[in-house]
Amino acid sequence: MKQITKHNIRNSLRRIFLYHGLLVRLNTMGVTRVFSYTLAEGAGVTPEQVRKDFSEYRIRGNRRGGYLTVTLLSEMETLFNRDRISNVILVGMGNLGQALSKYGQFIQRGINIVASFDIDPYKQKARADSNVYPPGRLQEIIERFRVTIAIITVPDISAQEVCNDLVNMGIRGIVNFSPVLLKVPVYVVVNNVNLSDEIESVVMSVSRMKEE
Amino acid sequence: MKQITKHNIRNSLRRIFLYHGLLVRLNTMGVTRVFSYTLAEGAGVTPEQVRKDFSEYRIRGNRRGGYLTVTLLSEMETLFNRDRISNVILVGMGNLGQALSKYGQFIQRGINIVASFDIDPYKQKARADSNVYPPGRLQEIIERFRVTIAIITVPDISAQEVCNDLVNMGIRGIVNFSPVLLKVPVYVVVNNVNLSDEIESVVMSVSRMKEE
DNA sequence: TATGTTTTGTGATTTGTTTCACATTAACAC
DNA sequence: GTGTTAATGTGAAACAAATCACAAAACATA
Repeated sequence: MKQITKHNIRNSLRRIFLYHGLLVRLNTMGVTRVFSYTLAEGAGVTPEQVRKDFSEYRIRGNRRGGYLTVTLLSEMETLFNRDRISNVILVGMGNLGQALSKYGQFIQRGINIVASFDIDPYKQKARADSNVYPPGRLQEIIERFRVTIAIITVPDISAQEVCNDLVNMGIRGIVNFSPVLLKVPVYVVVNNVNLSDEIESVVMSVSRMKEE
Repeated sequence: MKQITKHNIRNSLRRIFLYHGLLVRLNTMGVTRVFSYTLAEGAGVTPEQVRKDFSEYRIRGNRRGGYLTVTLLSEMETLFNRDRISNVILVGMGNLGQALSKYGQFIQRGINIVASFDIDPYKQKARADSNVYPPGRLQEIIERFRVTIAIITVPDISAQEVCNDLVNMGIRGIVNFSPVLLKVPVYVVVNNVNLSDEIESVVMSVSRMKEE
């Protein structure tokens, strides 16, 4: 098989999401100004790390005065392209797919699932109100909504095939919940999320701890 | 607030889960022997990385002969404590909780959700067959099944509180799907999984790529 | 306007992780 | 047996990430 490099997601960016989450909460609590150590404390990192992360993305504060909550939020949100919300599609309406399509957190975070797809005609009919389409309409909807991001929640056997199709139809970012590591061209970003692994790694760490 | 250090999960261990997944598939395909580059190719890493990871966990192969699939699988599975399956509990039966409780991949991987909990009495009744209990019965069930691992899928506001309770009741490993970073004592392992972040980071990487 | 204090911003250093390079070993051919 | 080849296993080197340490800036106060 031809080696296709996966485009990975920067570490510091991951943490900036974390800071953003904290910041949203602080903001609703009426906090107007934060310091690197405020965020560090909440995120479980050092204040230097917070500042380095900001520095890397050209986010700057006020020496002595810290950061204004609203400014910081809007700078992050610009960074996240959150001024306009992100339209994504979801492929595979099994248990996980259905749960994600109803997951309230997403829209609060500017992630809008414009349509879901499944080969099962029953799932298409059963939820006619909830935008579940057959895969045949993928191309049309991707173009209509100018979607570039897809969430894959299909079974492992079909995941790579679905992925290839999506890439051919113009998808440039994929969040993959199926338990296979997808191969994509370099110009496509993939984030492989394996839920079993997430749980197993905790199981393992705990049993190792007991041994020691 | 007192700083409580989070016990993190080793990087190499994460990759070993990946290799394991590949290996299971190769094994069912009838492959009896693998090499470091076989796994490396499938996991998107270098062969040296694979060998280093194995080396770290005292998994050794046969020079020139590579690794026997079944031996490697059983070595990994011993490592994962997979000889006996892991009993876990799930707290919070919202959309995501329900999906996870029905997620077929888990049992295949030796993860057994012995009971689910929710404060909503409707959810307890509605699925009387499916082991949904009120939180009042947590202590009892944790002790009865000797559970040490919990999956948290409650709303963000109650997450830290639920977490504290669980730790007091003897839980030593937590997989947290609520969008807060849980603080736990050093002897507890936490894996914070934020689904919005997983998607957002892809959204962001894609929009950065377009700019360049 | 000068002085002290607080907090940022970032080069320098340390720590951690991945890759390189090659000695070591096992399998096989002859 | 003996030589050749194909793999592992691992110190050393290169690279990446996190922390340290301190200069620069902003503010308060006199």
